[in-house]
Amino acid sequence: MEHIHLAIIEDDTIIRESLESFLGAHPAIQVTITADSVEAFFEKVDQAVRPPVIDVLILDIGLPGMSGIEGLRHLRLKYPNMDITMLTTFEEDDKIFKALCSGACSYISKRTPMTTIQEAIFTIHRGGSFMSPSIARKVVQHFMPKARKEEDLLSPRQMQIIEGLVDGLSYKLIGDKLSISIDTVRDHIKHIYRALEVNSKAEVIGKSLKGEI
Amino acid sequence: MEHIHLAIIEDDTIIRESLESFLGAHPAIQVTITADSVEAFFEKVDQAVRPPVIDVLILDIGLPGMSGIEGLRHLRLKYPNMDITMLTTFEEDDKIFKALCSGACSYISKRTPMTTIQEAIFTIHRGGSFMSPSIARKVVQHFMPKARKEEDLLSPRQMQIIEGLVDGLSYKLIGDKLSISIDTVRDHIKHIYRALEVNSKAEVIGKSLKGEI
DNA sequence: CCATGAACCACATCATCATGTGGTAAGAAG
DNA sequence: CTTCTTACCACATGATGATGTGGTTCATGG
Repeated sequence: MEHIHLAIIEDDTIIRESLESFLGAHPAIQVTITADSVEAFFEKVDQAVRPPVIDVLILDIGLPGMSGIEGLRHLRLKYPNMDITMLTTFEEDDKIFKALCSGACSYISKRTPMTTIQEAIFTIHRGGSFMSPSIARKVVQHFMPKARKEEDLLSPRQMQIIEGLVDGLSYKLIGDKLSISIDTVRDHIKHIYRALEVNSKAEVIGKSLKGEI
Repeated sequence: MEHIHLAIIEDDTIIRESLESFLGAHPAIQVTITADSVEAFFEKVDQAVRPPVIDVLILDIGLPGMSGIEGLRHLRLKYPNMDITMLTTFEEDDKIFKALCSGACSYISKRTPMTTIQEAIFTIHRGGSFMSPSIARKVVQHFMPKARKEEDLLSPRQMQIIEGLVDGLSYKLIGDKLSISIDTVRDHIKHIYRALEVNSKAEVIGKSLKGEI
């Protein structure tokens, strides 16, 4: 069986060493590098005779110096194929989403038992993704309809007009596309604004792209 | 310990009965209703003397008649507080996202072992969310940067201007907010348009909301 | 049969936007 | 010291957008 090459960046010495000893004890896992900050990680990597192989990286989110989220971008530049999982105490929405948007593939709470973290490493290496349940819940909530009162508020024709707006078309182009006069387009947009209680193209585009229509 | 009231909608009799007998065998789980289609589910519910309590619903995605995704909306109208988990053989991107957008809180592959499904029920009831690893991976990939060529193309100041545009502010309001002249706002926007190769507010808002900036 | 609402069109007016030209000041990089 | 870049500001012009008023046609449902 192939070894999984694991790296750990975590500033808390106790946690870092626990992870290293527990996970490294598994015959299929080899901890190739550990560091207490992103800066220290790059230093070690750059000083190495040949850069260490890394399949999976465990990255703390609250690090001294460069934060985990900030570090994500730099790490991904150097190791584009590495699977990165965040390890965190806090479950703040914005941090979760910033991390995911910056390329983290998993997000594990620090309250997770070691054996589960170990399973997560294997899951990730298999091309999956492990999310702590409470975090997964926050993620799926971002897909859910927020306050979908504007459900069937708009006619099909109005939806077509909105499509045009979202595509960045001018009133004139929308008119051409739907073979109607520019004044009719204006008319529809007036009604759309009333229905959605907005008063600018920007707001309509925003609502549409956020799935609120 | 409180019972978890479970409902199952699944057309495959073998799978439905396996789920019912295995999950129902757990002392903390009570299967209150099962059906082989969304229509049949509503029929049973409506004919009942008093509507059954349901905490968690396992919903197949490929059903005869009304599909699971279609059924989601109706089910959520009748039971807004019920946690719904999809159960599926297929892992097609669009179905996953449609289900999540329609209000599913979890997504379980049919290849998942019964014991794991059982754990998932408890996780979900605790307010968490269970995603099969391969499905979770697809979900996080939707957050990831696609083809982020416009990476650091824009200065911090330009990003602030874009924030204003996305919020639907006029040039004047953006100027007020950042304490600069409206002409300076215009100037920034000119440069932003060149950098992003667009020529309208709408396109900038679109790119920004799609995470392409 | 009439009210209602969707979709269609026109004309008008003021605000905002897109774009150009031209200029100042400060800091970074050569 | 010069060149670039970023950020700042002004003036000008034509295009586009926001909003109002007024009107027609057609289908739907009390």
